[in-house]
Amino acid sequence: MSAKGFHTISELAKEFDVTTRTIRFYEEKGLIRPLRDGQKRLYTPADRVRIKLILRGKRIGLTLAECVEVIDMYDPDHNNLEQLHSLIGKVAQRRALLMQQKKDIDDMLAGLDEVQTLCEQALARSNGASRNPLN
Amino acid sequence: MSAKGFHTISELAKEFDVTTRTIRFYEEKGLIRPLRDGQKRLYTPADRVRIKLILRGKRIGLTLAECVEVIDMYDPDHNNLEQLHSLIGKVAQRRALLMQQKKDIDDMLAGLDEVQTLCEQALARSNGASRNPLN
DNA sequence: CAGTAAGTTGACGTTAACGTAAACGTTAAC
DNA sequence: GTTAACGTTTACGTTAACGTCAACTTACTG
Repeated sequence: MSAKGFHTISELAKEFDVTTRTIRFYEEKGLIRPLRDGQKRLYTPADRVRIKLILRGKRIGLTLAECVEVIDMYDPDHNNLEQLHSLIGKVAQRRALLMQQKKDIDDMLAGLDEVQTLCEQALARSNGASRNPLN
Repeated sequence: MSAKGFHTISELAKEFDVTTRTIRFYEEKGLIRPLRDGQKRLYTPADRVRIKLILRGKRIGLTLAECVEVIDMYDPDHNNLEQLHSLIGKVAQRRALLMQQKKDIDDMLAGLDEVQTLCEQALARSNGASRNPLN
């Protein structure tokens, strides 16, 4: 980490295993707003966290727009009471989506268990056939 | 369901809330192979299940290619022992990915909990302020 | 038999999320 | 002083997953 707690773009790219192009692209889309030292971008720890959250969202299939939605929920910007109920509603919706995704994942994991069992049985049979002295 | 256990394309489109274009697209890409009655497509229950699996995969952010990968694991086509170990390996990899996704989801759910709590506290304060006789 | 509802095959359009390449500045090392 | 290593902007290319016509056939229905 460069002095004074800032990160360079390539540091973050390496840490998160993305290209610098990707990080600049997120900025183009307004997902992050790094400081500047002349031309060069300086990333604060907060920027770093935002990138982390973006990538986490992407891993479960969120679009960048959806990532922003979620990240914005953390943001103390929606603090006008008018939109506070709205935010609670969005949280509830997002929670429902996530629960559905968890169920989908659990279903797939169960499927994988079956597949693995079948594989192992098939292997056991073929091993047994070749090693079994009765053959 | 049309007689003899077949489904029409629009039945399935309605059931899964996708367009018929989507279903034909999946066929174009080789994800399903419905029978034909002349021109018209007839979908077996097995086709239906495949579509269901595709959409489940998509909900957790899999690409169509990845959906196929997963579905193919169920398929008793990889039964040659040569590829059986390979399949077991793939199952393990996919399992790892799914576990990571579950963790990501749990993290986000925890985040949502925080956000919701903050919202509710903010609401409670503002409600309290307007109802509190001490004001 | 005209209308309409559901099906078909092209074929081109669109959006998201970057990749890739060109052309250039700046700093540190040898 | 020049050669890397790292950074910058601008801009066009690409892939996936459909959307959106258009132009047509088939099947019932009043």
